[in-house]
Amino acid sequence: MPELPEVETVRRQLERTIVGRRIGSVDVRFSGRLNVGAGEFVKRLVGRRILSSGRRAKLLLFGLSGGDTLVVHLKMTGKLLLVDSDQEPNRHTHVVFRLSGYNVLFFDDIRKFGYLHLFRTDDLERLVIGPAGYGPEPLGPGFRADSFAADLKRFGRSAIKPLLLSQKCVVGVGNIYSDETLWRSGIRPDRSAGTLEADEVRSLHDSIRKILRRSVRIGGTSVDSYRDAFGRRGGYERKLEVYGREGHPCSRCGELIRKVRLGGRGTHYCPKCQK
DNA sequence: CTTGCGACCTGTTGGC
DNA sequence: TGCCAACAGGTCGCAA
Repeated sequence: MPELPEVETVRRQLERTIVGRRIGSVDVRFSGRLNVGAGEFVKRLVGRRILSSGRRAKLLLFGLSGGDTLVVHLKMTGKLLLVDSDQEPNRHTHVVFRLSGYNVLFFDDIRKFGYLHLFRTDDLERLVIGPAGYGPEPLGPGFRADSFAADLKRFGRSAIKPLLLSQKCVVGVGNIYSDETLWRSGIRPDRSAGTLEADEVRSLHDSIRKILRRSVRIGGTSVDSYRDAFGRRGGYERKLEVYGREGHPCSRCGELIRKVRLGGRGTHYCPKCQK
């Protein structure tokens, strides 16, 4: 569920609330999404201090004293929730972290796609980031219109929307923001990436940066179950132009927004002003 | 190497 | 009202 703006919102909230804290205890209630046994997981975390919070693509990276990094992927329904120490876990709370200073961090995940992985910080690049084959960060200096154009050409036989979702040409864009960025740039989601004109590539590059930056600023999008680290909804759901708006008039041309299935994903677009 | 599709889970919704 | 298929914000592994 969470795409870059939602993951980045959670990261920023935890940056100012849990970084610097010590992990007092860890309660694993469901161990099926850990990469080590529950016993080892607890042993490597208890007593450690949280030194940093980072993000690469949709991965959250918490650097710990002792040389480990906790890698978190929220996938569709995962949540990291900072709650009061008297809050009861629910049936979807898989891990409870008690921190110094009376706060508790819950890892909840209804669908159990999300995971908590522990790696030696020295191994992150070699074992986690590198093998993923990630493209550049959309809000970083490595995302440039000319290299984006070259990357789109390289995978040019794929339709543009599934290619955006693949994280190969740029990371952090998921099902909501792919539909929103393609609408803003007037590009049909099923266009072969290789057929995009130079000005369309520049426009898409610009839309990705502007929409993601704006969404981060207002706390991401809550279409359904997404909540930030304080359990609050995002503000971008009010800005959506096509996602979840099938049957409503396009704000640019008045044509009714259509929903189709593309690459197995629900896809929303304006049949008139997206070419 | 690229592309496409089913699998992984649980919960909700809409149609009959 | 009840049942059941389809769908949900993401990858991942495997086949062609």
